[in-house]
Amino acid sequence: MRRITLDDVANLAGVSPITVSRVLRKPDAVSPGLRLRVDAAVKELGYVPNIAASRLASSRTHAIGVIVPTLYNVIFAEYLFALHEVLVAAGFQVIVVNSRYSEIEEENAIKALLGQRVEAIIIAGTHHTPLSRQLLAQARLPVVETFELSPNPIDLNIGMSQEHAGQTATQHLIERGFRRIAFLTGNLDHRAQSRFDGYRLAMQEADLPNLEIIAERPRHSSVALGSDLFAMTHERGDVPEAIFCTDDNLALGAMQECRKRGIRVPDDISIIGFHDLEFAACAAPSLSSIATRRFETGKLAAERVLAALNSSVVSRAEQIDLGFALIPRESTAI
Amino acid sequence: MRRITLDDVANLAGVSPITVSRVLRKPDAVSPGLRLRVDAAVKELGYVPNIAASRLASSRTHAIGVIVPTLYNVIFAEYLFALHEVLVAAGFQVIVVNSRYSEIEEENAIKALLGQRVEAIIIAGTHHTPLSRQLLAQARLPVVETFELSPNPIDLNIGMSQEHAGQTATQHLIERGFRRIAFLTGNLDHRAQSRFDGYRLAMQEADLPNLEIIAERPRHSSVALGSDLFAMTHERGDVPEAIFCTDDNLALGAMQECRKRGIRVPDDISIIGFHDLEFAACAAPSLSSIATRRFETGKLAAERVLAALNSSVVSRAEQIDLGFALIPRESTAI
DNA sequence: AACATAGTTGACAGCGCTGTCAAATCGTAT
DNA sequence: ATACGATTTGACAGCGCTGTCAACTATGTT
Repeated sequence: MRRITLDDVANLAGVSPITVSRVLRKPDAVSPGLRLRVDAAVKELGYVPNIAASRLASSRTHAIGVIVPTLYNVIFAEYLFALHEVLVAAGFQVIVVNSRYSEIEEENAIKALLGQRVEAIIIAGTHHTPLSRQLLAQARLPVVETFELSPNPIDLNIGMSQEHAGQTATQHLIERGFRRIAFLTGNLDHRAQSRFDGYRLAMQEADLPNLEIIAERPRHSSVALGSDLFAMTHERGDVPEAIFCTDDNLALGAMQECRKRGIRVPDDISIIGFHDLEFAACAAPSLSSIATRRFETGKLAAERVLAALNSSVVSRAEQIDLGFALIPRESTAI
Repeated sequence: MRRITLDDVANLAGVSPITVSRVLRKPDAVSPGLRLRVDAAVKELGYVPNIAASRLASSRTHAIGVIVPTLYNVIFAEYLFALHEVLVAAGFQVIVVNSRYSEIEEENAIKALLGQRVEAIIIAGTHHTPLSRQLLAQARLPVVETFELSPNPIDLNIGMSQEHAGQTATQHLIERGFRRIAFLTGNLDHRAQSRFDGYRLAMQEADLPNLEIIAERPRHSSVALGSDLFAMTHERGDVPEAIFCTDDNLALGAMQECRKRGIRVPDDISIIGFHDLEFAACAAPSLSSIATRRFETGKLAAERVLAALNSSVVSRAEQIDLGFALIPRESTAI
């Protein structure tokens, strides 16, 4: 049982294959009479065009590659949501690949996407293997690096200074008068590392000692992990005066563990998170955080890609800082 | 500037194109000498094979289509994560399309995936347009419907009874002795509707009146929406004795709004959620919920698809009930 | 030395569609 | 009735790869 092809439809409708192709792609170029006959034949046979053949023949794929480090994180879900909304509406297919926080897997992902002849690549992060950079640069297609600011962008770069954000969160705690301030994280991917750098910079400037609460083996951020890490710290007996969590989930977990252990937030300990996830505002106490712009990042990246694909002008190496915002709430109130 | 093709590599390496193809796909079938020459040429030219051409020529796409109603929900993020883990490891590409809770968009998504000649389709939900069903049934490829149990599965069906789960949650509240029990949701997609049906069934059996807290216009579940809906209810002055929220996010929002308004959980009001998201266990008070198996659903669906693709035997219409579990916690303790 | 066998390599055609340009058709003005 | 341009339709080749099978080479056997 063969698959139905354009020729089958053409035979049934009594027209040439190219006419069928046109009815499907630019119906206005075909007379109403033929169009109706072709449409009927398409429906009767249940014909679905073979996209691989179309891509091969036309050399346009209408596909955009997106690389994220993980799918297991709301941050990237929001970002992907925004990307999809814009790109799918514009008639593009979004091909999502995850690199699982590995630069080697990222390199493979890039190769796979180039093999698909995607028309643009949107990639979270700015740290890549040399070969990855080379492939992206040579590919002669729009590339957008997101979430961070790169010292040397490949093409377009839309993000924010993770380091500055980390520094700002820490300074907020320092200004509140705390001295024993801990940095809490489950892993140190590049963005967490940059926030950590910001933390250390702020602490150094204030002449304060670093306090680190870092999971022994890398684990992805979660409420449960926040609970665990705080519990461990408490049991070791060295509870700090304030904690900067690299993620709101961790912060929520830490707060809940505090309540369990009779430690009051913010009276006994202050906690600030990161990303301003939607529960932060309505947690009790409400959670201070650094608001980041995941949705806007995705939306803007998608829009810029569309603009680049629609204009023949090759615009290079622009950098857009979407910034962040400190949102002080009850969890760090004095 | 032309793209590099197989022929270019073949010329540089001084072999035939087919040999290059073999080096890339089954290196063992080529002598080491040639293999090295070809590898060198590939590297020198930065050759990346054109997947569209490969798919067209071989009629294997190594692509699996996945349809979810939304990307903006952890539930589906977890499910997609599991699908990816299994399928990518097996050498397949996962093509994700979202239907935005619309059966028409789902139909288009199916057409798009069939056009890509995916080798299987994994689709969340069991309600489809007649044409969707027809396309899926005629496509002669493995189809998995997930998350719900279908009265007439197209092919494989992996899910749980949403209605029974809704009934169980409601009965849990009834057994606690409550009479004024509300059902709270932001929208009524098919799964929420089924839970609602289960709620009404339980209430009817206990001869209790329905109480509905449903957003005026459909909104996706979120902590903020839970707060809003509860606040509205409280301001109208008809706060129930217990609430079954169709989602843990809504439940968390409702709980937090209670705290703000000085209503104690579970003393003044009991709340149960759905899905047992990871914060449920460590919320304060901890949140009762119905645990669902998103990860297992994705994993099993992927494994079954792989099994079906590897065996020539056409196994039809199996149904797997992954069940659910009532997790009573503090938020509904007496 | 002649032959069979396994292991390598290559020639060829074709997967299903679309870009290009030529041919046919139509309506309109002369 | 004729000529003209505009519109509609079709023929052809080719996109880049792989399945198939034939041809060749190296190895071992009698």
